[in-house]
Amino acid sequence: MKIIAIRSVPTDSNLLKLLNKRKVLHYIQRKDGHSRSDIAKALKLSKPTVSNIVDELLEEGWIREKESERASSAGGRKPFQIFFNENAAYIVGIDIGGTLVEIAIMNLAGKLISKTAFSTQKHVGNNFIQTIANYVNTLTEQNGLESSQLFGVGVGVPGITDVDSGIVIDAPSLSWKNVPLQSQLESLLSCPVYIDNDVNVAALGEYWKGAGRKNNNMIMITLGTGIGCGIIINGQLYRGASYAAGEIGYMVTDKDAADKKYEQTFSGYGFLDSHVGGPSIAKRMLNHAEKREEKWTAKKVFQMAIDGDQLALDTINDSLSHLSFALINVISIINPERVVLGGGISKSMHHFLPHITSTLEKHLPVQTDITITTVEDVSLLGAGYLILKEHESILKV
Amino acid sequence: MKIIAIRSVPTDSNLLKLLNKRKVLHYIQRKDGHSRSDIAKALKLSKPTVSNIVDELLEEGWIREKESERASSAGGRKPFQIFFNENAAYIVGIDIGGTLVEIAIMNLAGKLISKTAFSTQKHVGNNFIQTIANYVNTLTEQNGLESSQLFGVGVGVPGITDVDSGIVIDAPSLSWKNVPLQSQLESLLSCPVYIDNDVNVAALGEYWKGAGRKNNNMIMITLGTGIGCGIIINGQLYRGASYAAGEIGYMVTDKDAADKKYEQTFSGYGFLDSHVGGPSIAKRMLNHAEKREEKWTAKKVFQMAIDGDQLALDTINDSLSHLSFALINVISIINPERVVLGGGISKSMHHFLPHITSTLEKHLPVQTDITITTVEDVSLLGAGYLILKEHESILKV
DNA sequence: TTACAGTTAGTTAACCTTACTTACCAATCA
DNA sequence: TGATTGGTAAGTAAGGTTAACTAACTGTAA
Repeated sequence: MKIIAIRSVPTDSNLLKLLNKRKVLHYIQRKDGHSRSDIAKALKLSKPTVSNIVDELLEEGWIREKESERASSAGGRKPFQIFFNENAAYIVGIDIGGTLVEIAIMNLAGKLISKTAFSTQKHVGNNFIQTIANYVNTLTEQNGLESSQLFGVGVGVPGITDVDSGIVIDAPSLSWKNVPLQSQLESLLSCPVYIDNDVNVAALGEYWKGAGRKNNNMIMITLGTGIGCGIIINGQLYRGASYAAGEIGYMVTDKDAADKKYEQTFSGYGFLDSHVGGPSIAKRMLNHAEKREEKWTAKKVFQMAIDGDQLALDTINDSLSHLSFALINVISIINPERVVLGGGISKSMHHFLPHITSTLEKHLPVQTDITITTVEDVSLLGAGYLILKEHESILKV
Repeated sequence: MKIIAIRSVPTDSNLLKLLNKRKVLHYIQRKDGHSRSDIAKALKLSKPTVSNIVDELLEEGWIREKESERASSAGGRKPFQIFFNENAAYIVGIDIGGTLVEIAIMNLAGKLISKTAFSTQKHVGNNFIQTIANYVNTLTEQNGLESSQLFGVGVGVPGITDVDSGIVIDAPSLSWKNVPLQSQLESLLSCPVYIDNDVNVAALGEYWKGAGRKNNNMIMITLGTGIGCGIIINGQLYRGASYAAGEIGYMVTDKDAADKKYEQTFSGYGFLDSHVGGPSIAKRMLNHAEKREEKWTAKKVFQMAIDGDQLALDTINDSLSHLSFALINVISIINPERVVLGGGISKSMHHFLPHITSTLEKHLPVQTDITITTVEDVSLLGAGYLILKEHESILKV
């Protein structure tokens, strides 16, 4: 009779190993092509320990090794160079937007492999989550990947999400209330799923691949229908006590206006939303009698302002003035190294950025870099990065 | 000949031990009077491991044990109850204020043992740091303590401090620029010294002993000459990229006023400072011709407003309106569980608090507790807590 | 060309620390 | 006396360390 050993509960004794293993793997990700010896020296681990861990990582496929061409000029054995295997697994990033659901597959280094999309409004309320899962599966197959090669799926959702339970608390544009998106997708896709607010996901993307790459304290402000703000503090997303951190749409930059005129009851829409949001810009143009007939968009107003139309310019300036003071307020509280502006309106903003920064300089003594996002697919990348940030694995960052 | 064993470099193998030891000690701090067995069960450690750690902690004096009176009603051996030794060491908290330097000795549980103070202006610029050290030494002796019993010294400084290097970058009220306070005090007192901004220290005090006790995401706003804000995120002080987080004196709550009238160049004084700071309240009363002759203080204006003076009431209301919108802005960004108001003016504020919270409710959908500090010596306690938070020791929280 | 010293990379062997499991003793209740 | 609970002792496993070793290469001098 064969006695099968019951593996003892993996308690803390494994912790040290995992920590060291993670440390080694992260070092390899950062410094490609170094030897076991280099790693031991840099991480202050003994050579046998590193060798042992490296062997395991090789076995598991996370890394590759290659004999070096040349030894050191001082003599000695040729080292084996060790490289991170960026294609050891693949990540799916999903960005649920108001108009499009975008889905992408990327490798572990965040290199986009393939992308697809479908119309949100056409499918919402009609097996929506199942549709997402189908698109993910199709995309996986089309790229010749097994579902076992998927490391995880990250989703950005336009609404308030309880990240810990994986439930979308409220997403008006999808008519979702308390939808257990994470668990539903997990059972359909049989791989780990993590979800977060779209703004947070965009901030992560910018932190991973964008201007905020090296800024452990950075902020991403998204300008669109409303205004939102993703906060990265000490290299981690900060979500607040009730997942409402960065809801700067509720900010007030004009006491008198807020005291007297503003009597809005909430529907996820605050004072600042109604002063710098895209629709508010369009609406204010409409209110001027002489332009009443036209169908305005924020983009059009921006373009007219750049072209010299005084009314458009006044409108934009007023709106950007509110934005500038909002930035002052955010920066004075958070003191980030960098603020990245993103979202639909941001592309129209380059022309006005100097004006904004000069207002900041007038009111703030601290130096902060303000830039406009340049990253393509920042939300998709950020959604993917969610997996590396949140999923408990050797790759966790 | 006695051979003294050179202890091998404490590498990672000790890490796990330290972690477990810390875990056990924290458990004992939280749950006084439990047995070794209880601890093992609660922390999911084996009984021998806990016994081993407890023995070491007893040896080192951090804990005490006492044989229990009675065993469990189900029978069994009487347990040894284990208690945290709150007097295993003592902490010194120092609050350098504009008028007074306060110094206190407290035990490890934050119970104040003794307190002293001296005039800031009388000693500043004249062996100031040496004077502080002298007062600390005198206080220690007067309480029959050896300097070896001092676990550490925490200092709250009214200015911008580089917490990591221990240098006070700029403290206008002390005329300090780039003063290496930490290293100087350390060499005078020969025990670990940690320094931080006065507002951060107050926030820590409130987090340790005040209303924010159980709020891992809380904010303390201090109202005085200026307005400041200490931020605790995930149970840790957040200081920002350049130690300027929470400098909400620079916030702008009135776009038009800031655009048109406000042309202040900085001297550590921003828009909000000049609208809710104590001196600004006094100054605005002065500007009204009919009251020009009086010598105003913010406290006096508050009292007159409560007593029904219309002019005072208008002044206070305007100022508190700015404060309310500042609170809205802070909360919308940080989404804390609780905001604690402190500082000189806060005591006069109870009467107006309902008005503030009603403004918040009007503009914010999230629920946040707003309270006024009730803790005596909150800054001294916070300064002491700095040691437990920052100093690398078994007690580190 | 060959021998060999010097250097570096990586492995093997012996040992230390720490925590776990199992087994046991101690003390108490009913 | 049996059941139950608190605590200790002995043995084992896991993971890390040092020291010594093998492997492989560079450069120089006979």
